[in-house]
Amino acid sequence: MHAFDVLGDPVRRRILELLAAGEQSSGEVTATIRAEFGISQPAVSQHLRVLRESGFTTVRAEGARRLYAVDAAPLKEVDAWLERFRGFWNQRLDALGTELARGKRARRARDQQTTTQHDQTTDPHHPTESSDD
Amino acid sequence: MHAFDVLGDPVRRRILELLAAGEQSSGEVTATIRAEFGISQPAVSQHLRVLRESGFTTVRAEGARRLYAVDAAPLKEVDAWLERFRGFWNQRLDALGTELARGKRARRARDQQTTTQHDQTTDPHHPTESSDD
DNA sequence: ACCTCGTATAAGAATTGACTTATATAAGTG
DNA sequence: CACTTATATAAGTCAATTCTTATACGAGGT
Repeated sequence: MHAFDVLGDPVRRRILELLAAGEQSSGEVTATIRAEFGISQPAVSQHLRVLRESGFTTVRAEGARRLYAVDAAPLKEVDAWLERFRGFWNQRLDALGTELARGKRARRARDQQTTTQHDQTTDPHHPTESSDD
Repeated sequence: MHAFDVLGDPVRRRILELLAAGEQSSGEVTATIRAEFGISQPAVSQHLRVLRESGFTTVRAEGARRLYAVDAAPLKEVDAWLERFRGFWNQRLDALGTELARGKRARRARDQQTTTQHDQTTDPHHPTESSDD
């Protein structure tokens, strides 16, 4: 299972959030998740399994308890993928001046000739940057 | 659909990678994705719809063409979620945890060969997503 | 040994998601 | 207008995911 698939589930994201605060036993995690999501113990256990098998957590035994902790490796991978997009929001807010003043005029001119389109049920027409005056 | 669910699909991740290089028409994206994943035009169009409706892209019309571009907002959101885990790899681990966690990881890596380091997001091949259990 | 607690697994039902083919609609071209 | 190109939507199928209940199993206590 790919890292992003693992993070696609809200229960698993929440479990990771809980573990981010520090190591916790399966039982402790289960209690919180049950309260918050209303799902069964096996359901939580299955999510813990996914997290464990995909490398998001480490586990150690303490008697009958299983203590889970975050293993950052896959998260790091996710972060690395995001890396290439980081410029998109650092630029928007910061280096906006340069990029904007230069290339946007021409672009906006093209934008404006946008005519009425296909029947777009979900309004895909969302101006990228409308306020550059 | 939550941002992480959107990114859970390898085709959508690939589309975003393509758009990261700059605005592209639906047709251009479709050609590349069809070549790399072997799926139909409607399939790609449906992925574009998901990206559009969940805010990952903007679209503008140029004649009959639809030009897609990355909208970083949801990616930023994802990045913000990751924020709380950043300490796990930027800083030193807990004095207590380091040795232990390292040992566990090594053991687990031997026992089950997990291919967590692979970035299959850019893998230009068929969507055989789950090679892991 | 027996019982209970903590946790995991098994098996199956319900849901969701991603594809397919067929078709619709707007725009461009003769 | 008729035809083609670019893209989107509809409807249905199939597979993967996520639950559920029932059960297994190791660890500790009595």
